[in-house]
Amino acid sequence: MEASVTPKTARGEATRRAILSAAEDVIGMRGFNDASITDITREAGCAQGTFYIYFKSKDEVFAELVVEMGRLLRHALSEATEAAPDRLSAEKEGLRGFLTFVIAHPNLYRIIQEALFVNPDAYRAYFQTFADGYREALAAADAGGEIRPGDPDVRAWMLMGIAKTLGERAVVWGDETPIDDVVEAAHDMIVNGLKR
Amino acid sequence: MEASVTPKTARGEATRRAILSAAEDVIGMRGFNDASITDITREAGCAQGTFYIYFKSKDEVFAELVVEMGRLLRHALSEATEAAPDRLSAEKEGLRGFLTFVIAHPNLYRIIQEALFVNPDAYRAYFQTFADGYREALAAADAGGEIRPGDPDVRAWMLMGIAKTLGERAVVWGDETPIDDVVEAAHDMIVNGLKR
Amino acid sequence: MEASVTPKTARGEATRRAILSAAEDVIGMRGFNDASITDITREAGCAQGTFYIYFKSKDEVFAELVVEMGRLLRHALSEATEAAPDRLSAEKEGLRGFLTFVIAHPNLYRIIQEALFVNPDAYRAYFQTFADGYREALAAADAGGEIRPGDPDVRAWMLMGIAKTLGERAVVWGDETPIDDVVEAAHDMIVNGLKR
Amino acid sequence: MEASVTPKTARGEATRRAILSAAEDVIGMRGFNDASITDITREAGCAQGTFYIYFKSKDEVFAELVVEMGRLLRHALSEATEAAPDRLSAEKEGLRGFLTFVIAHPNLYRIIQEALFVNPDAYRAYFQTFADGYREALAAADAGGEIRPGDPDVRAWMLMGIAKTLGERAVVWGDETPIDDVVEAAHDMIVNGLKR
DNA sequence: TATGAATGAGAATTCATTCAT
DNA sequence: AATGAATGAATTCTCATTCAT
Repeated sequence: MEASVTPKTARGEATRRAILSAAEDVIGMRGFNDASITDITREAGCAQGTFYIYFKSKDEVFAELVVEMGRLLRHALSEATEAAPDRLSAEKEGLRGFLTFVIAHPNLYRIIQEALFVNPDAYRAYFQTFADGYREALAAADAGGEIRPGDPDVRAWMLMGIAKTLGERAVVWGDETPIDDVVEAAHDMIVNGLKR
Repeated sequence: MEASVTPKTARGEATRRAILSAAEDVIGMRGFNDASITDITREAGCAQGTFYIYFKSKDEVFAELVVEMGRLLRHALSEATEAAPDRLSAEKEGLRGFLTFVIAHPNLYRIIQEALFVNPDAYRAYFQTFADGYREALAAADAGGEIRPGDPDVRAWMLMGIAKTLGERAVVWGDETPIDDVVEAAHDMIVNGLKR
Repeated sequence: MEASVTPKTARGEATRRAILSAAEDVIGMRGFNDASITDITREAGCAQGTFYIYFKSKDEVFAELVVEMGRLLRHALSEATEAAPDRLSAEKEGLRGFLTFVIAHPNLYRIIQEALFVNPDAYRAYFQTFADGYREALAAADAGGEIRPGDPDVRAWMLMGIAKTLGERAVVWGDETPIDDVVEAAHDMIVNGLKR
Repeated sequence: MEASVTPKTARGEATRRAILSAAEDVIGMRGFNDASITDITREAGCAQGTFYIYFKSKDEVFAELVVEMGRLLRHALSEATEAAPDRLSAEKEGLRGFLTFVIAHPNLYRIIQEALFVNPDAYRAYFQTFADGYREALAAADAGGEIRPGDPDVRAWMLMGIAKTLGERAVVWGDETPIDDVVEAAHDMIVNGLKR
């Protein structure tokens, strides 16, 4: 009734990690509903019951996956943009970092998208965090005279939409245009759209 | 396995339509997996078995819904843009038309998004059609010197991403900024991003 | 609630016959359970509801089929054996007649066999009739000194078993040995087994 | 679609056996179509879902039943005939063994017969095995001058037909003539039919 | 006489979750 | 910590049968 334990040994730690990683693979590929606990534990190399030692439910792993992906992505993005001298180049490097990350973790896109149906709250939390950060950055750039004045919230969503869709183009459509070319082409429109 | 009949009477026609419409509502609200056939037929006011007279399976209604939504949206968009004198204003009116449509059919966004998991082929067909149309329009505008030169395919996906995400902001996030304000703000970035 | 009508017009008569014949084909091929009323009426070229004008239920057609096949087979057998001068040649011609009939009506074998599961009473009635006739004929031949003395009931079942199985060998196994060769080979054993 | 596991513990082993045995009883009595999984698991004393741990489908248990019955029967027959000095007495003891077995396992007859409709391949495999063995034995006896020359395949089917039908007479018709009397009466005809 | 739409009980199957070992 | 057997509710789909037209 109240499982979900924090591992106390290295072995337990490893098992938990194996299950989480298997869940990412299996749910990412088959989708939440078609991914059974059996599929996940088979992939993780343990018995069905073991799953419930570390996770309360199927929904719980999913939620944890969403949170973890958010963490990983935020990390990737801040690394990608930390050296950027201004907002517009941060925009460029952020897009490059995002596409690189998404292509390296193709299951990300699917899991995040599916969260809208499986766990709307997690979905909202995930995007809200990005939207907020984006909006603040744009508002600051606006205030600092770096970019044309304009509604920072609408712009934040537009830029997220651009990134998301270009990521999907690569991951779902299998488009193989080199990342740098896509970034170049996209940034041309973005920079002109935003610069003073 | 072999049902799915074309209604031969007005009564049958009406029943089929009632089921399709109920499916749109119920699947749109609860999501594909949580929408049971019982839910759908209860909403449609008929018995469970009746569903299978007109649809081979739950997947089949879903696919039909995706196709129908594509049809409706294409119609709405061509109406919205037909009077536009040039590409950039077509862009503006298209965005306005899209947001108007999506807000009027909030289930659209969910059903289309969920198609990625439920019926990837239908999802691909749906977006491919829009992407192709978009790309051609942008390529023509480029060739005609209406806009800055640039990769029409990347731009097509960017513009679709912008529209999709702004639609989601309204439908999923319940943002109530008036459409015209959103369009104005978004179009500022788009027009500057694309104009010569 | 109480359908099953005797046709009053030539048209009705024809429809009823079409359904019965379609039922023979469809049930014979797919088996009783996999043969749906829809299959039968589609084959008969009428609407589902029409079935219930002439037959009370699916079981009823089946029963009628069994009875009719018994009638046809009895007719075929008595024609085949009427010219036989004695029991042993009646045995031979009866076997030939049986195999000929079964090969011409391959659905017979299946329907009769399936009757054991679908309608055991009809199955019993069918075989009882043949068993009784056979037993009487053998008892008479025994009494008349035509054959070796012996239990006529056991012999009746043995001879029915021989015929049934050779019929199955042709119909189910698709064995194509000419009927006359089979009859010759079988009769050698039968005649020696029974003659004084 | 992907279950069907080999038990890994004694408990699992016992459960699997209980289900298989319940399936034999229930299917044998009610027939394949009228025997529901619920009936089977109720009889086996476990939950519905447990069935699918050990068997992929209702068809799968049925097939396994057919195979197992073949194994049991072959075993019973070879035990019954192993001491027989020649073909004709093997014939006699084989028939006695068969009737004894069938009366002890009355569900055998029904399940095997129903296989023609439920799983024709299993049915064919079952009879083919017996027919082949029979034919070889008769051919050898013929070659060794033990019996009258004659087509061994036709004879094999005749003898199978005799046994099958006499078995049916006991099991389906409830005939209670003592086995030995039936064997005596039948063997009289068989031995005269086959001896030189 | 014929149609075909509608019904709803019933069946097989799946799967997240629990629990004894 | 791990196992894997067991559960049973839930779901999709089928089909004989009824009924209004």
